[in-house]
Amino acid sequence: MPSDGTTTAGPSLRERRRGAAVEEIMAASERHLDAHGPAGLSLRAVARSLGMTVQALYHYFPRREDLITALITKAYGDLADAVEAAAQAPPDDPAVPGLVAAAEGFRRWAVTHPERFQLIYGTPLRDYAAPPEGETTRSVRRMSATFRRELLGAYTLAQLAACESPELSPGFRTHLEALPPDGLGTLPAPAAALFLSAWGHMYGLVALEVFGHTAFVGEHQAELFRVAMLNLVADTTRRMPAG
Amino acid sequence: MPSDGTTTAGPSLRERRRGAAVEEIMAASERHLDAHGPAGLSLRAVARSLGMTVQALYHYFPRREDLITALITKAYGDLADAVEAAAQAPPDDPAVPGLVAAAEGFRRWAVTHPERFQLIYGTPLRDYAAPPEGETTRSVRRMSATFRRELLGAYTLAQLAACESPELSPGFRTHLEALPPDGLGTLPAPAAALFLSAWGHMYGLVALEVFGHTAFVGEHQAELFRVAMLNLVADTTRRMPAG
DNA sequence: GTCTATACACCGATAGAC
DNA sequence: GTCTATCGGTGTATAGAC
Repeated sequence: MPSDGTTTAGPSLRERRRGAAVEEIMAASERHLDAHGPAGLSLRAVARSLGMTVQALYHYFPRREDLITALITKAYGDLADAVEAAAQAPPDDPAVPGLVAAAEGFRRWAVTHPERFQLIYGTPLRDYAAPPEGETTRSVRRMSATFRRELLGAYTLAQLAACESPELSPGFRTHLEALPPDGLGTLPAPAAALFLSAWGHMYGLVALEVFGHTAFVGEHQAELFRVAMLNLVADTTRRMPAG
Repeated sequence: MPSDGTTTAGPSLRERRRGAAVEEIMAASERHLDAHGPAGLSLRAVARSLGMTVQALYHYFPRREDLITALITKAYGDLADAVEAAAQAPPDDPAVPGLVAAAEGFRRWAVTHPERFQLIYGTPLRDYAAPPEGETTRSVRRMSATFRRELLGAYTLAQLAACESPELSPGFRTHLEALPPDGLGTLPAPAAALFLSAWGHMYGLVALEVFGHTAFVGEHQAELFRVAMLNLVADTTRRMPAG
């Protein structure tokens, strides 16, 4: 223990300098990511844009994978923030359901940061394995919880359990209900399946747009997305029994 | 015109040898693609696995992009074939709608050939621009036509035009109805929007699975997909007025 | 602890000899 | 048509200066 209180009061000077350097590297990396895509993320180029050599950068991120991990973690966090903010913001049109607002927050972040979206929701990086149970997982659950609240929060567990849906196999039911309780575990199985289907629906439309597969829709992508999400909410509502 | 009839009767010996070499290179490239992913597709490694040097390979595919184009074109064709075959095959369960069969053909091809699926439906390759109006476009339209037939083929144009859906803006309506007639152009605007939404729904579930974002579903991915597609068909049916 | 310097193996691509 | 040689790029590793 040092005699002065710096270590208990906060990070030391060296730690602060290091943190500042890490932030600077992250910012430059995101700039490089936005410009050249996930595959083109080059340590050398990032270092060059910061006026340092590769090895200086290697001191903060020993492997390329570590820098990617940091970028992925930040992207997941930013995306969850965007979705939460969109869900909580007062809607410009009160007729727009909360889920549509949250989904549009998701889409807006994706089309605004297409490269970062591709980094986390595009082709998985080949040699990269996400650290288990990290901050990333927490961000995913945070976003998932927002969507779940907006889509299913108005229904009772009894309603959710009785929602109209094809019969699930016993194995599938028990598997779904054995999922971690901070995730989908507390949902009745049919509602969990409905939720996963809705998640795939929303993700699919955004991914198609960001990946350029619906370019022929032109400037009406936002309207197509809103219509689809409105229908999704309506279809989900219709599948719930009266409370 | 040469005096012998070889050019009219078929490809010359040299052309056939060249074609055989191209096919051999393609096969080796697909093996390499399956093993190392789209990003890891290396001309040198392909050449090495064929016992030749890179430059010999460069003679058949002057740029890496040309080889990728060939692989993408083949993947789109194979996928369209798989979807068509699944839609035409006699269903094992007659209660399964044709759209579900076609969608399951799509999913089966994707999970069987995840790397090829990523090649065409994952993060777009950075420096790659698809040749406009090529065989790829034709394969996409072939697959799209199959899905459209299975999802909407049973309804009249009047039904499709009157399907239950939020009002579309006039600009969006005219844009949708001005699309090429061999694609979505002949569909009434609300039905086209519904179809695009359904396409995004199906694609999203498959992409999430192939990209590893629904790994927690475990061995029940196929069941989740089928339930979602059955619900999709039911919801679509419900949006159509009685004929 | 932080930086510079150098090296290795791989990649796509090009030029030119046979 | 296939080869050798070469260029500039990459991620990664080690040695050593301050």
